[in-house]
Formats: sequence, C-alpha cells, structure tokens
Amino acid sequence: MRIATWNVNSLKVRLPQVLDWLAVNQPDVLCLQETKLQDENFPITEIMGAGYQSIYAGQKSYNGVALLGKKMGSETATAIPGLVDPQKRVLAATYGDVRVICIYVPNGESVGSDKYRYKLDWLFDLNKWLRDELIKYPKLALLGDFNIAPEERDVHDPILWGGKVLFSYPEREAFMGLLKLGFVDSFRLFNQPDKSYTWWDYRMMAFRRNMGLRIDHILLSKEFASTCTACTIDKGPRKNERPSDHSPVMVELKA
DNA sequence: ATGGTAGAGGATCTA
Repeated sequence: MRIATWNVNSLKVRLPQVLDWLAVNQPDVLCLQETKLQDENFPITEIMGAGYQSIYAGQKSYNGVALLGKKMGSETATAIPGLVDPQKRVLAATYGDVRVICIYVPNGESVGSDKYRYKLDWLFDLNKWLRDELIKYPKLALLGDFNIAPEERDVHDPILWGGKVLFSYPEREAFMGLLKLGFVDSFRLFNQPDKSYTWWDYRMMAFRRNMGLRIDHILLSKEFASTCTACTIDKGPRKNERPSDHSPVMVELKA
C-alpha cells in the first residue's frame, strides 16, 4: 500500500501536475492540502479519469483538503469533532482497515500573533481528538502539511530560523506531543539524504539554493509503522514550471 | 528593517 501527501497550493493550477504524479506513482491514497476550491468546483471528473475517487472539504480562496483514493473511503470526517472552525483543514476517511487523517495545520504567521495562538490551540484540540482515534484505529496515518519543522536537521539554517514561526519551541513541543501519543515519524525510520526538506519559499531562489524546511509529514500509529518499508520525499514536482512550493511525501506499507 | 514570489480575486489577504 502507498499513502502520500502533497500541499498543492491551488488544485486548479496544479491539477495537471497532480494527474501526472498519480499516473507515475500510483498511490492508494493521496492527501491534498490548500486546494483553494469550493466543493462545487472540485474536479471530480478529471480525477475519476485518472482512476481515483475524491473526498473533499473546501472553501473559497483559502485552505481546503482532499483525499484521492483508488477506492472510495468511508466514515468521512471533515473537522476535529467539537471544534467549530470555518477553515477547512481536516479530512479523515477509512480505506479498508486503514484510517487516513489529512491535515493542513495553520501556518501561524509569526510568533505571538493571533494566528500563532490559533495554531497552538488547534494543535491542542487535534492532539485531544487523536487520543481517541488511536484507540479506535490501530492502523492510523496522520499526514499533511504540519507547518512545523520538528528538529534542527529539518531546517536549512536553524540559527536563522531559531524562535521563528514553523520552528519555535511551542510548535515543536506540539509536534512531539503527537509522537508521545504513539505516532512515529515515518521519514526517520529510514536513512535519508542530508538536508531533506519538503517546502521551499518561492522567493530568493530558495529551492535552487536548497533553503528549505521539512514541514510535511507522515505520522503512523506504532502498529502501522511496523509495516512501513519506505518514506520518500519527491523533489521532482518542485522543479516543474509553476510548481507548488511543497513537494509530495509518500510511504510504502507491507500488505 | 524589510523585501522577495505565488495564488485568489479583483484590493488586499495569506502563505
């Protein structure tokens, strides 16, 4: 089984790249973030043409998440239970005995801002919800754009980024809080190239200079992680014309 | 101290 995540920064612009990527990589489930599409505009027909079923939760202009599956998912959830939030950042569905939770964690803007507070509160509510989900679903994948670089080696310049949003201690503690629930960072189960990142700013030729951060993650429940055979970042799409600023990440799992 | 780019939508807001 293959499960992948990709922040596409507008599915309208990136649809041809997503269809190409699906054809080459054939994931069983692809999680998308920042679709920036209202539900009535979701390209279900084009995606069906590539052999995938769509589940989506979108809004105008911002945010928006989707799950593309070779089979249709069930038990769909479009928000953290009990959290009233007009921002579409969560989408969960069950594929066979596998629970997939796609998240687009708030960016946080800058440390100390209202959006930063919202991010930390949101992460607290996510943590609370996932305690129950882990009990309910032994095979659980939590993946998406976390907007957090957990460790120094996940940041091209940890001195420059020290204390800044995406790498501040409260955010990194919230990430560690998810690991403490029993999730495993699948990327670190394997030897990886040095300076592996998933996001590069569009500005200052950051990609060419590999000035990136690893902020897109695939966390697996312990039982599920024991079946994981690979986790890879695909830098290819970031080299496309009109690329997303994020690269896809994918895990492979035994049977 | 602040710019640089991209996307949505039609002036800014968000990232």
